Amino acid sequence: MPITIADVAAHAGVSKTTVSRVLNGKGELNAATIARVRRVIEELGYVPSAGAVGLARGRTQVVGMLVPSLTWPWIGEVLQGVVDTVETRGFGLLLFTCNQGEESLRRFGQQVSAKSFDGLLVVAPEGTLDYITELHHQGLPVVLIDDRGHQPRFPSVETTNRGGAADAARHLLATGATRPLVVTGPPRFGCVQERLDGFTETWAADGPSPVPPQDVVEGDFTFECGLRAVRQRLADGIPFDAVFAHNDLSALGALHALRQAGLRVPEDVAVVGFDDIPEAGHSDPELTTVHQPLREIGEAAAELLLAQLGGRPPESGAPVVIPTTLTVRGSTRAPD
Amino acid sequence: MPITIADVAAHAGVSKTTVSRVLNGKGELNAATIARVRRVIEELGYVPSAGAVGLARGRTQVVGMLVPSLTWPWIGEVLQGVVDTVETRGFGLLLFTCNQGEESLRRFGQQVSAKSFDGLLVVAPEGTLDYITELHHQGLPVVLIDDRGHQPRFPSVETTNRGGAADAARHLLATGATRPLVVTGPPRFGCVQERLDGFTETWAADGPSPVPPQDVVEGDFTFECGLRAVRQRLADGIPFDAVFAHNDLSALGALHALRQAGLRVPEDVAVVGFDDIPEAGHSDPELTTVHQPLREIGEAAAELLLAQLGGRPPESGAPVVIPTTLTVRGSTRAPD
DNA sequence: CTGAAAGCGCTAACAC
DNA sequence: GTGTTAGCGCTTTCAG
Repeated sequence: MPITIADVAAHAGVSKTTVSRVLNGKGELNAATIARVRRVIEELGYVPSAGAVGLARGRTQVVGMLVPSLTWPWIGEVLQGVVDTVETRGFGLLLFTCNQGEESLRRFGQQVSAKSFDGLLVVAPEGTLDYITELHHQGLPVVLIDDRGHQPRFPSVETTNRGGAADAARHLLATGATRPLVVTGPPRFGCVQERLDGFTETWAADGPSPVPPQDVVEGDFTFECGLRAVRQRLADGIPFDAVFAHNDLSALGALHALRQAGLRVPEDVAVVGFDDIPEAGHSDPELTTVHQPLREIGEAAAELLLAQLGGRPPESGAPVVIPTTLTVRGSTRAPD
Repeated sequence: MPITIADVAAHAGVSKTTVSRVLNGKGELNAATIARVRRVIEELGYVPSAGAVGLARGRTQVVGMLVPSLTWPWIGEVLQGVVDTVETRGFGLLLFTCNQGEESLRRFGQQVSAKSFDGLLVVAPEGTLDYITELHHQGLPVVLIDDRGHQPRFPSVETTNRGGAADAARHLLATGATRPLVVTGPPRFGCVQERLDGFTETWAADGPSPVPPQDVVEGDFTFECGLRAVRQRLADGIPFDAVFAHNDLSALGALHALRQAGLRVPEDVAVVGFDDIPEAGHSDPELTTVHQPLREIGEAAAELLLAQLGGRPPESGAPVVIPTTLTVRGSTRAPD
């Protein structure tokens, strides 16, 4: 019942080919014809069937995106960046997750084989990089949003986890800190290792002395882990005058514990946290954050993929890097 | 270059029709033939082209989903529920947002005209309900995820904002509270009005006296608004012994301010907050929350839509309701 | 039980 | 400049 290109052709008194040509702006057409066809299209409210166009052209104008989970707090920002970009370019976004494990991946594989999309954006689920690499080898345009520093053999976008952590270290040192407490995230995440290395290396280089291993406690990105780490520390009586938390929620937990203990932030203890949820990070006026350019990462990744789909070669091998930025909040503490 | 149904047919020595039949389990086929075709399919690793199937059958096996924004903290849970459900049923999910305003909506309209998907799941962007209703009238199966209580004229899924707030009121009353401070969210959200009504009505009915208007302060779902509301209150010297925050972030802010002021929770002041971000809500051991069944809402909505796509009639008119649940945390306070 | 043939709605040579 | 003719890969009558 919907109107097709044939209807438009009939109403305009031309062939389907001609309609197709004005639709796609191909070939030299008589200006009058173009105008007439355009009018009919307008009048009829005709819109080409995406499926038919896809079948005929061999591409779908859809990009697929595979993410480990949609409930990770930072994923929304990335997604928004991606959606905005692909939408602007007239593409659709088909979303997949690996929530059901192996089974999810099997189904995802089917969709790939079914040619449901032209290119893939992926925040690689743990232990899936080989599979993705294979897809890439098989000719599927792929761009990785690299959240854990596995430099793949295909285009990717990443941020400066290492550099951001180094900035945090330098900031704390600049405020006069001498002994930091580091609350990490789950060590299985590459970004955690990067942040840890970036911090400890810079602290060792620019600080009074390297960070002793016992000043690094393993957290899990929750409010509570930050809270507990600080409380434990205070209970143990081991001195510290700064906290570097691997995300904002644990940083908030740390802030909390510090204040409850009657310590002032940043006068007594300065706190810096990586910013996963912008809303959470911005929520405390005393929390200095290392801001991750999540939305920009999504945009850049989508742009990179669309460029490939548009025919451009897969660029150079180097990953696209969008740097973090340090946002200092709270009154500053003068170095003693 | 990819293998098609024709390849399978050739290798199996049958017609495309037969292959199609074993693929779709239609018609009576010779068991031996079925087995043979199956083997060839297996060997060749054949997977039907989604686009071709869609064109031939007139449906895409894809559901569209339109959300106002992907950065809202609670949207991830809903999305995950939706994705899990549609994935399990062999459907794809095409994601759209209205981030770019009117322009987004225009593009979205194109996709719907282009028949890119068979049915629509929607968290209605403000002032878009009429448009969605029209789409529904035009025959597009639609299910609304109703986050602000606009009872539409088509299938929808919602939670008990009113009831959850009533539970919060009863809980606070049970712990002996007599004068609450209410920190709302932006009043333009329907859910805010519902939560406010549910709370105040129950308080008026079961409490010592109705909530006076000046005990209700308008917030914006941030940590800071909760923080400020409490501080202001304390500064004003107006007494209160309970806080009902419209989301978890503002509840955390309130907790924060209370503790900084040396008050104990829940002994001096009990706090209850609606739970937007499960991680945030669970993050404080003293925060009692009204848990929103976000993932279940996503699942239910998807199921409802798939049922329609599967031919079932649009059910009765009543919205599907998934209730909130109250999770009490922290030591209890005995009524005086 | 199985196959031939005619589309689904559109694009892309190849002619005129 | 514009129309004709084949498909894209699959489903679906309609015959046998």
